[in-house]
Amino acid sequence: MADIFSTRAKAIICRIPAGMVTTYGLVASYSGNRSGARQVARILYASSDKYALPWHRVVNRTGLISPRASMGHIFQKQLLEEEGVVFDENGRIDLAIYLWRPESFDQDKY
DNA sequence: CTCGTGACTCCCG
DNA sequence: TCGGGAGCCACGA
Repeated sequence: MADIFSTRAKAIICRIPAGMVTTYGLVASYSGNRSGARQVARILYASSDKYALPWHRVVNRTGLISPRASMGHIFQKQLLEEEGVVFDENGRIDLAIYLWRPESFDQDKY
Protein backbone atom coordinates (compact mmCIF):
# COMPACT_ATOMS: atom_id res chain seq x y z
CA MET A 1 0.00 0.00 0.00
CA ALA A 2 1.33 3.38 -0.92
CA ASP A 3 -0.44 5.34 1.78
CA ILE A 4 1.14 3.41 4.57
CA PHE A 5 1.09 6.45 6.72
CA SER A 6 -2.63 7.05 6.78
CA THR A 7 -3.35 3.33 6.69
CA ARG A 8 -1.07 2.62 9.59
CA ALA A 9 -2.30 5.57 11.53
CA LYS A 10 -5.87 4.46 11.18
CA ALA A 11 -4.98 0.86 11.99
CA ILE A 12 -3.21 1.96 15.15
CA ILE A 13 -5.94 4.28 16.28
CA CYS A 14 -8.44 1.56 15.63
CA ARG A 15 -6.56 -0.75 17.98
CA ILE A 16 -6.43 1.58 20.92
CA PRO A 17 -8.19 -0.28 23.72
CA ALA A 18 -11.06 1.42 25.49
CA GLY A 19 -9.91 3.25 28.57
CA MET A 20 -6.52 3.90 27.01
CA VAL A 21 -5.07 6.84 25.15
CA THR A 22 -2.12 7.55 22.91
CA THR A 23 -0.42 10.56 21.44
CA TYR A 24 -0.22 11.97 17.95
CA GLY A 25 3.53 11.86 17.89
CA LEU A 26 3.60 8.25 18.96
CA VAL A 27 1.19 7.16 16.28
CA ALA A 28 3.06 9.23 13.73
CA SER A 29 6.34 7.71 14.82
CA TYR A 30 5.03 4.19 14.40
CA SER A 31 3.48 5.15 11.10
CA GLY A 32 6.86 5.95 9.71
CA ASN A 33 7.17 9.65 10.33
CA ARG A 34 8.09 11.12 13.65
CA SER A 35 7.19 14.56 12.39
CA GLY A 36 3.84 13.51 11.08
CA ALA A 37 1.92 14.28 14.21
CA ARG A 38 -0.06 16.89 12.38
CA GLN A 39 -0.95 14.53 9.61
CA VAL A 40 -2.16 12.04 12.15
CA ALA A 41 -4.44 14.64 13.59
CA ARG A 42 -5.70 15.55 10.16
CA ILE A 43 -6.20 11.96 9.06
CA LEU A 44 -7.97 11.25 12.29
CA TYR A 45 -10.34 14.08 11.91
CA ALA A 46 -11.00 13.41 8.27
CA SER A 47 -11.35 9.67 8.71
CA SER A 48 -13.16 9.58 12.00
CA ASP A 49 -16.10 11.07 10.23
CA LYS A 50 -16.22 8.25 7.72
CA TYR A 51 -14.57 5.37 9.53
CA ALA A 52 -15.77 6.10 13.03
CA LEU A 53 -12.31 6.06 14.51
CA PRO A 54 -11.91 6.68 18.26
CA TRP A 55 -10.24 10.04 17.80
CA HIS A 56 -11.11 10.90 21.36
CA ARG A 57 -8.49 8.43 22.54
CA VAL A 58 -5.76 10.50 20.99
CA VAL A 59 -4.33 13.39 22.94
CA ASN A 60 -1.26 15.56 22.66
CA ARG A 61 2.12 14.79 24.16
CA THR A 62 1.32 16.38 27.52
CA GLY A 63 -1.73 14.23 28.07
CA LEU A 64 -3.89 17.27 27.63
CA ILE A 65 -6.73 17.19 25.15
CA SER A 66 -6.19 19.58 22.31
CA PRO A 67 -8.96 22.17 22.27
CA ARG A 68 -9.86 21.92 18.61
CA ALA A 69 -13.32 23.29 19.19
CA SER A 70 -14.98 25.29 21.90
CA MET A 71 -16.77 22.24 23.25
CA GLY A 72 -14.91 19.53 21.42
CA HIS A 73 -12.47 18.69 24.15
CA ILE A 74 -15.23 18.68 26.71
CA PHE A 75 -17.10 16.04 24.79
CA GLN A 76 -13.90 14.11 24.30
CA LYS A 77 -13.15 14.23 28.01
CA GLN A 78 -16.60 12.94 28.76
CA LEU A 79 -16.22 9.97 26.43
CA LEU A 80 -12.91 9.02 27.97
CA GLU A 81 -14.26 9.28 31.49
CA GLU A 82 -17.00 6.86 30.55
CA GLU A 83 -14.35 4.45 29.41
CA GLY A 84 -12.69 4.64 32.77
CA VAL A 85 -10.01 7.22 32.14
CA VAL A 86 -9.41 9.49 35.08
CA PHE A 87 -8.42 13.10 34.66
CA ASP A 88 -6.65 15.19 37.25
CA GLU A 89 -7.95 18.53 38.42
CA ASN A 90 -6.33 20.19 35.44
CA GLY A 91 -8.23 18.04 32.99
CA ARG A 92 -5.06 16.21 32.14
CA ILE A 93 -4.69 12.47 31.61
CA ASP A 94 -2.03 10.62 33.54
CA LEU A 95 -0.05 9.17 30.67
CA ALA A 96 2.00 7.10 33.08
CA ILE A 97 -1.13 5.04 33.58
CA TYR A 98 -3.27 5.41 30.47
CA LEU A 99 -0.71 5.82 27.72
CA TRP A 100 -1.05 2.99 25.23
CA ARG A 101 1.79 2.32 22.86
CA PRO A 102 1.45 0.96 19.32
CA GLU A 103 4.29 -1.41 20.16
CA SER A 104 1.87 -3.11 22.50
CA PHE A 105 0.11 -4.63 19.56
CA ASP A 106 1.40 -6.74 16.72
CA GLN A 107 2.58 -4.01 14.46
CA ASP A 108 3.86 -6.54 11.93
CA LYS A 109 4.10 -4.21 9.00
CA TYR A 110 0.57 -4.21 7.86
C1' DC B 1 -4.23 19.82 -10.93
C1' DT B 2 -2.70 23.53 -7.42
C1' DC B 3 -3.06 25.91 -3.06
C1' DG B 4 -3.96 26.56 1.76
C1' DT B 5 -4.38 24.78 6.21
C1' DG B 6 -3.48 22.48 10.48
C1' DA B 7 -6.72 18.19 16.58
C1' DC B 8 1.62 18.40 16.91
C1' DT B 9 6.41 18.15 18.34
C1' DC B 10 11.13 19.20 18.82
C1' DC B 11 15.01 22.32 18.88
C1' DC B 12 17.27 26.60 19.65
C1' DG B 13 17.79 31.45 21.43
C1' DT C 1 12.70 29.03 32.85
C1' DC C 2 9.97 30.33 29.00
C1' DG C 3 8.80 31.55 24.12
C1' DG C 4 9.05 31.32 19.23
C1' DG C 5 10.13 29.13 14.81
C1' DA C 6 10.66 25.37 11.60
C1' DG C 7 9.52 20.81 9.78
C1' DC C 8 6.54 17.46 8.18
C1' DC C 9 2.63 15.76 4.68
C1' DA C 10 -2.39 14.29 3.93
C1' DC C 11 -7.00 16.09 3.08
C1' DG C 12 -10.51 19.27 1.25
C1' DA C 13 -11.94 22.94 -1.80
